[in-house]
Amino acid sequence: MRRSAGCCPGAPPRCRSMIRPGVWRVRARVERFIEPAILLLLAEGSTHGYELAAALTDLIPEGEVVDMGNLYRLLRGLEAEGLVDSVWSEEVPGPTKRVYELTEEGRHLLDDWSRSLESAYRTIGRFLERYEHYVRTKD
Amino acid sequence: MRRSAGCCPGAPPRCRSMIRPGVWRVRARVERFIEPAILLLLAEGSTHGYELAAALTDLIPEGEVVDMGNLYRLLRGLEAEGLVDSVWSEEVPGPTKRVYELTEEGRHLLDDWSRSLESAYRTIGRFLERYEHYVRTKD
DNA sequence: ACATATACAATGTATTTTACATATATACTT
DNA sequence: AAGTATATATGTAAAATACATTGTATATGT
Repeated sequence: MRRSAGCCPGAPPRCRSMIRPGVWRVRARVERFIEPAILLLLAEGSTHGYELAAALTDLIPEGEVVDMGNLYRLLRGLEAEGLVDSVWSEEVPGPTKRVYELTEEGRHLLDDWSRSLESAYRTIGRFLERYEHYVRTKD
Repeated sequence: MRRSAGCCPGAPPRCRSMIRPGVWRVRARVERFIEPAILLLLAEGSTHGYELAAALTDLIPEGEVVDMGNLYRLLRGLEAEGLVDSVWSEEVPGPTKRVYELTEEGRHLLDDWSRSLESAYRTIGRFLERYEHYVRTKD
């Protein structure tokens, strides 16, 4: 029997936690943001999952870390959709890497993600402006 | 037995769908964005769920609609957390309304959401700048 | 030679969020 | 009397995420 508001009533959602009374740690995050981030990095140059994770730290929010498990799963998913291609590379030393490359399809998706992110950017901007206006004009 | 990439391999995620080959409808959305939107509107003035839904159209992305079911559920959740208070109002004609009011706790959460949204705003901005740089400098 | 650390890839699963469907009751209009 | 708008609410499947765990190859220190 599941509760509408979570496992226990009054439990905070996963995007925030109370660090002390009246002060919250909130994480406003764009759903699936790592996908356009991957597409952009692969557009800049082919690479493999592990290296991608390192490069992603420049694009994801400060302090966040890349979940390797989900990253690999996502990459295989993108490949199943034909948005990226991969080959095993044994040329370089170390464990064999699966090197990913963006397809034409993937390149188009990157463009569409960017347009959508522009829209989200404006939506957040609208909120922030209205919030600041509220703060200025209250009392 | 569940597939890693979803119910059927190669199926697109819920945030995008292909409208024709090479062209996607992508929805970049902030997780739980409706929560800070509700808090801001209630900070501007107490109101009830149905009216809130109308006011929310100014804050949520263009073309999106408010899911009433989830809105009411979310409001009850916020109340269980002590972020909003509610009273039944039968003063006006029509079905009785549950009028919500922001608490001090809720006001603090609004401030923390805003700070987090500023951070998300910058994260998206970084992505867009880097994307535009890539577009300018490719080939 | 051996232990340990790191690079690299992948799977398993519970929880949370969201989309969508459905239920209920009142008031107003025609 | 029927239809529409107002108003609140629950049920549920699918998707996204966090977190845990597994497996293997290579490099490094002793």
